[in-house]
Amino acid sequence: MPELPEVETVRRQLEREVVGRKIKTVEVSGTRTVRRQPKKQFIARLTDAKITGVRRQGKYLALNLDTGDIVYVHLRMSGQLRKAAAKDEKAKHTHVIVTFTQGGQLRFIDPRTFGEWFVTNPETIDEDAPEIGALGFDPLDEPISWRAFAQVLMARDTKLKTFLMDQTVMAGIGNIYSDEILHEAGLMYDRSTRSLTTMEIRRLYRSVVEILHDAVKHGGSTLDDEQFVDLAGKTGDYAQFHQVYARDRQPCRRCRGTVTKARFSQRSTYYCPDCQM
DNA sequence: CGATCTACCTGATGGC
DNA sequence: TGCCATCAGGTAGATC
Repeated sequence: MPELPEVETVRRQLEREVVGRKIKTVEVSGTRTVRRQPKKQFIARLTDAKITGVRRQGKYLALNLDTGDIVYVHLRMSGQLRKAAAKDEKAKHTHVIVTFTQGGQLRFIDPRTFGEWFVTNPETIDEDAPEIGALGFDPLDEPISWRAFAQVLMARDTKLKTFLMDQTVMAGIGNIYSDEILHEAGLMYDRSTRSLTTMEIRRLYRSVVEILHDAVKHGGSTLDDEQFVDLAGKTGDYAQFHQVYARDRQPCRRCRGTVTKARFSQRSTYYCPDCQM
């Protein structure tokens, strides 16, 4: 479900809610959420540790512990983090419950069970989770110059949407925001990276930064299925500003065209055939 | 190196 | 009503 703006929205709230708190107990249900290490080990490394910071790397959340360990959380398609009280009823598909010594809980709800939690540390992370080290730059936290972006782009020979969604190039963009960014930039999803002019590259990068920034400002995108909610269960506002995503057969908000839905790499892709070239 | 497909899951939706 | 197919924000791994 969530892409960079949704994960960043949750990160900012976690910073306020869980930093400085000490973990009293951890409950993990099922075998899917904690799957790259024994559940017992995972629980032991979290128990009694204090959370000292919350970072985001692309779509991953990283909770720093005072033990030197780092807890990584990836929401994948349907994961939700929610703040709760011990007495609150347990929602269906609740797979992790972290209870703090001062009271209060952090819960992980994930119907499709693609989401994942694991604990590692800086010494073993490359072995435990090589995909973290392989992540590309973060367009929100570590924006690069458009010239550096042009270098990165020209080093690849692929289609624009594939390029934007490649987490090893730039981390955090998924299916929704790649479509919105390409529309903002006026570029077709299947254009080759090699075909772009200097002007188009600048425009693409400006759109990446602008769209992600705006989406964060509005608390991310909650679609009609209401799957994305923040720590407090609140929806994000950004979907109302979507120009193309899930707007097929509706008029383009920029030109006289009609938003069209296509299939690209087995994913839905939305674009305006009149203002994207 | 890049493209394409499969698999991992549950749930919502639409057609018949 | 029910049954079946299709689709959903992501990513890793196999194969060509």
